[in-house]
Amino acid sequence: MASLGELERAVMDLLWAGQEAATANTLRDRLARSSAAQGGAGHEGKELAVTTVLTVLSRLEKKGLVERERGTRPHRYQAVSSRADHTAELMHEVLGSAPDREAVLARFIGSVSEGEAATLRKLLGHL
Amino acid sequence: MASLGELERAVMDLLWAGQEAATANTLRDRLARSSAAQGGAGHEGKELAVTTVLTVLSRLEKKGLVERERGTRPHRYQAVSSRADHTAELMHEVLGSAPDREAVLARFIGSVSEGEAATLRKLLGHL
DNA sequence: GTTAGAGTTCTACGGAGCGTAGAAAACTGC
DNA sequence: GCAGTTTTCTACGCTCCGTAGAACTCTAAC
Repeated sequence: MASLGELERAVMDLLWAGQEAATANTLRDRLARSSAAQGGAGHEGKELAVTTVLTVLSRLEKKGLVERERGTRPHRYQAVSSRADHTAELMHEVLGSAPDREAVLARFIGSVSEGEAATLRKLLGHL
Repeated sequence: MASLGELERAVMDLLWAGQEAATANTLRDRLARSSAAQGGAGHEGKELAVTTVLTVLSRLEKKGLVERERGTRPHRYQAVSSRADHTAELMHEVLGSAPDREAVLARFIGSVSEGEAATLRKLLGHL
């Protein structure tokens, strides 16, 4: 249960970007604006129905990616974990399904930029 | 275009395990045996139709994961890249979609086993 | 306390991906 | 040419995702 659809990802991006919990309405507006900002041909600034956003949020909640405060009346939604955490976890998931973890890591390291290699060295030094 | 279904993954696993190119029939037999080996309740040793295996192989070919020799009459199929390569590429894909790559790497490294951390250090030393 | 409006849940449809395989076509060896 | 093998075509059911109307549930104001 890892992969997200396009809209699901867009919503998560907004939740990850904003530090505060947001309501469905807020998110709908931001979605319209950010898709307009993307501009480009064929992808106009869509105004989604609020129910659409709510459906997506519910699905994300079921997937464990989003938490909602049920107390306040316009429910407020926020990401369960940061994007970095989530992405790192995803990477572990991908890696985890391999019996040859070391070989995978070798290939992975082999195609990392020099700057990131430096970062990794620093991080590994700390252990 | 990254994720695989259950059967697709099973087929890829066989192709990655065997070093030789294999025919659809061979794969069907191996699938039956390996799913039997998995044993367990509710998951008996299924005998798939060959056409099923062929369909899956075609889809994998379209996804660029599998190559087939069309010359020989029972076509022979093999994985385009090793499992390690493929998995590493997947990891890069996951990582690539993040604007905060360094933060992700930090989290990732943070939850790697000590043995693997050592491997990584060694690999990074080489650069 | 009833009601109007905002918010939420239920239900649903269409498209895509995947497991599954029969029917039909193409090929090979005899 | 023909029979058996192999491949392609077509298709169905299922699940996931985008999308949203219909129906229900609150809350605030009267």
